[in-house]
Amino acid sequence: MNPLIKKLERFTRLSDEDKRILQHAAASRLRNFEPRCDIISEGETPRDVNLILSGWACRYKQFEDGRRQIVAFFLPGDLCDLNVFLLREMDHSIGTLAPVTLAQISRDLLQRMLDANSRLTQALWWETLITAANHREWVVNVGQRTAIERVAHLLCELFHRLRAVGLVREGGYEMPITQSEMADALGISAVHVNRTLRELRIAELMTWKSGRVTILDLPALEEVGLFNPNYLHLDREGQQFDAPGT
Amino acid sequence: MNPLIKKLERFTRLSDEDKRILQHAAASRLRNFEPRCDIISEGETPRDVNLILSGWACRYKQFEDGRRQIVAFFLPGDLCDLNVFLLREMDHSIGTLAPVTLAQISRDLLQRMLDANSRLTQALWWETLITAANHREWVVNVGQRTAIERVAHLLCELFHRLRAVGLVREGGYEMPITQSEMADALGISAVHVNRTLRELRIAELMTWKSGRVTILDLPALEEVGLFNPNYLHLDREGQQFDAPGT
DNA sequence: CCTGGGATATAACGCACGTTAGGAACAGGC
DNA sequence: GCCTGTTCCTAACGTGCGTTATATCCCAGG
Repeated sequence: MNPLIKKLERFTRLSDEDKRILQHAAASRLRNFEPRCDIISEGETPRDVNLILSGWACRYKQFEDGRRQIVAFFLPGDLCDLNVFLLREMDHSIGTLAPVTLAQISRDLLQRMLDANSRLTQALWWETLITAANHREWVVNVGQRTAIERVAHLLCELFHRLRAVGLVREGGYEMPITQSEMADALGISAVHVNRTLRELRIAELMTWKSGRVTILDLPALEEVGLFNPNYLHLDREGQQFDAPGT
Repeated sequence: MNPLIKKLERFTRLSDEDKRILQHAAASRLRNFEPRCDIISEGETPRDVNLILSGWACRYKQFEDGRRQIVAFFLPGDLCDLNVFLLREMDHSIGTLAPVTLAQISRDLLQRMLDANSRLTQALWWETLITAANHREWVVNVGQRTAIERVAHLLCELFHRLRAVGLVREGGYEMPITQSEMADALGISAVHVNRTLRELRIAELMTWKSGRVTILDLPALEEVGLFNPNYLHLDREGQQFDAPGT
C-alpha cells in the first residue's frame, strides 16, 4: 500500500476519493535511483515534488572543504518537498542513500490536486509543519546532546517513523546506511559513532548487523536519548480542520 | 511601517488591498511582554498566530536537567507561527528575550484572510518554507561549524535579516540578548562564546558593546562564518505564483 | 554617593570528542 | 577459489571546548 496514504491517515481521515487521487499521483512517472546519487542538487531549480516509495534518501548541505551535514532522512512515504512551489532555487541537496524508487509529481498535477481538494491541502500543510518540527529536534540533537544521546535519539526516531509506515518487523528495521553517513547526520566523527554503538551494544539496548537494526529495549533507549516522540506528531491530530475558527 | 509587509514585499508584490488586510491584522489585539518570559510553552495548545512588531523572541526546547537549545530567533516582522492551524500541542516553547510587542491574530481572522486572498495564502506558505530553511541552516551550524564559525555565521544572519526589515543603521544593529543566550543558540558554552567574540574583536571584524553590534568587515565575517545568504531567500522570488503550473 | 546583582571577561584545568593509523570482516567481480 | 575495495572496528594520541573559579564592569535602586 502507498506509504504516503498510510502516513496521512495517522493524521486525518481520508475519503476514498482522497485516496484515489493520492494513488493516482503516486503512480505518475516512477523513477529509480542508484544509491549515493543526487536527486536534486543545491542551486538547481526544483521542478517536481518527489514522493519516496521505497528506499532511503536525505537532505544535506556540503561545504567546499568536504564537511557535510545531513539535516533529515527521507523514508518511504515522505514528500521531498513543497519548495517547488515557492523557492526559486534549492538551498540544499537531496540525495539517495539506499536505492530509491520515487514518484515525480509535477507542479501542475499537485496544483490541481490542491485546488480540488481542501483536505489534501491541509494534509500537505501538515506535512510541511512536521518537517519543520523534525528540523527543530535535530537542532537540539546536535546542539545539546552528547554523542551517545544523539545516537540513541536517532535510532528511536527511525523506529517510530518506520513503524508509522509499517516497516518495523520483529522489533527492528532495515538500516541501509553506513556509520559514516550516520556520523554526518549527527555531527560527530565516524570513529566516535562506532565507539558509541559499541556502548549501546554492550548495554544490550540494540544491535546493528548486516544492515538491520534491532531494538532490544526501547524504553531504555529512549531514556538514554532523552527521546520524546511528541515532535513527530504521529498520533491522530487535525480534528481542528472540520471546525476552523472555534 | 509594518515590518511584516516590508518583509513579504521582498518576496512578492502586494496590492493595496493586501496591505490593508495585513495592516488590519497587525492592529488586532496588541500585547506587550516582559523580557525573558514565555509567550507559549511546550505542551500548550496554540490559540493565536503571533506577529512580532518589536523586540526579540525565540523558539527553544529545554531538557529537565537544564540544558536549553534556542532553535530560532524571532525578529520584528516574524510570524510565530502557523502551527496553530494544525498541531494540537506545541512541541517547543516560544519566549521573549527583549521586551516584545506583538499582535495576536486569531485563527478565525487568519482563516478568513486566507480564504479571501490567495496571494496572502501563498505568502504565508512562503514564510513557512523559509522557517524550515532557516532551521536546516541551524542544524548545519551546530553540527559542522567550529565555535568561531558559528558565532560569525549568526552575526551575519542577524545582519541580513534585520536589514530586510530596516533595522540596520550605520553598519550595525541592536543586540538585546546576553552572551549566555547566544551560547544556547549556538550549542556552545557562554565562556567559549566570550572567548570567540574576543577573537573576532581582535581581528577587527566586529564590536559588541552596550547592546549594539557593529559589523566592521562584513565580507570577512561572512568568510569566517562560511556564510551564504541563499537560505534566507530574501531576494524577490515567487514569480511562479502568477502562472502556476507552467 | 554607595550597594547589590547580573553580565562580561579571563585564566587554569579537565574531558569528550577528533584525528590518525592499521587490522579484520565482508561483498562483489572474475 | 582469489583479488580488491569498502566498511567496520579498535587503539593511541591530540585538541577544542566545557567547567570551575574569580575579578571586573555596569547599571538600577536607595
